[in-house]
Amino acid sequence: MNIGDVSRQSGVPPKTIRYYEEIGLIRPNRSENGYRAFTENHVHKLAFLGRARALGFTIEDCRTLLALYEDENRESVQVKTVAEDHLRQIEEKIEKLQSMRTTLTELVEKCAGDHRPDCPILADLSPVRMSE
Amino acid sequence: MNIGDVSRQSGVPPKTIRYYEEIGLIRPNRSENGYRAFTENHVHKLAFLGRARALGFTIEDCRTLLALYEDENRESVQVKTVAEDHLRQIEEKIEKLQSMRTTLTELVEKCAGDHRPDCPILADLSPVRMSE
DNA sequence: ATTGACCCTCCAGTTACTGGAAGCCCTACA
DNA sequence: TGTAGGGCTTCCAGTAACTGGAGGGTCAAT
Repeated sequence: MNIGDVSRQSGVPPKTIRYYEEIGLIRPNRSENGYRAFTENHVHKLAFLGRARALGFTIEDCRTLLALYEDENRESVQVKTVAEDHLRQIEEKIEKLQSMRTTLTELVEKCAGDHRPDCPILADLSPVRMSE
Repeated sequence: MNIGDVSRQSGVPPKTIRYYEEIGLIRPNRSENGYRAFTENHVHKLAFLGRARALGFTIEDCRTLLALYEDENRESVQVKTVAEDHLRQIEEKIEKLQSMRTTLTELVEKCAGDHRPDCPILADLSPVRMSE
């Protein structure tokens, strides 16, 4: 199978597939013409990667997960640990963003948003009290 | 003022200050010995930048906000627009992350996390049904 | 023979810094 | 006066995960 087919079947862009090969996530063979030659298994792996990436796992997490996926002797606790760590990081990000949202929402509400220069948003960002 | 003092007063690391100069956010003079020479105004600007960055504004947003901050003839609607756009992006990120969290939480709960290889997390990531 | 859709490699750019090497400058202290 | 310590300088490289584009082969059909 050529890269275009694999891309369509897995949903992963050709450029990304080449990149994944470059960093050793997948290892397709080559045809005589130099084209990458993929198998069904590659399609599965790429779909796996696509899904893992969509859940926000880093490439390094993906590498680990893929190895566990292929390891008959894995222990599910290994997978769970990776997922839990990632979940914790996501929760941290959410909290950070929510706190930004709170502040920004307040500021946006306070700002008249008209032709006048006075602006509570700038006033808040500025360490120097503006119109006080 | 040298970069160390400015860093302490503004809370922005020296490396970052140099970077901000490189990309034209601030333009300190130079002393005879080649050291950067900062003023109080630079400290204000850097604190402004630090705060804006903490609220998640991109560097380009910061450039715009800083220009507005210094523009006596600004209209607050210009600032508000930047903030609203940014707020929208934050909300999009939050939603994406929350959806990831939902999925991940479910998967983590379903996974036994023991020494056995069966794992709902991998099963979910995999396009091939595993133990069915 | 040529067109168009593939495929290839390699290079550069993205975001916002951060770390490190090599090397001046300045002050204090023995 | 020599030196030790910080602090300052520049420049280079690396981070994460791709993405775009140039320049150029390959393949199938017309």
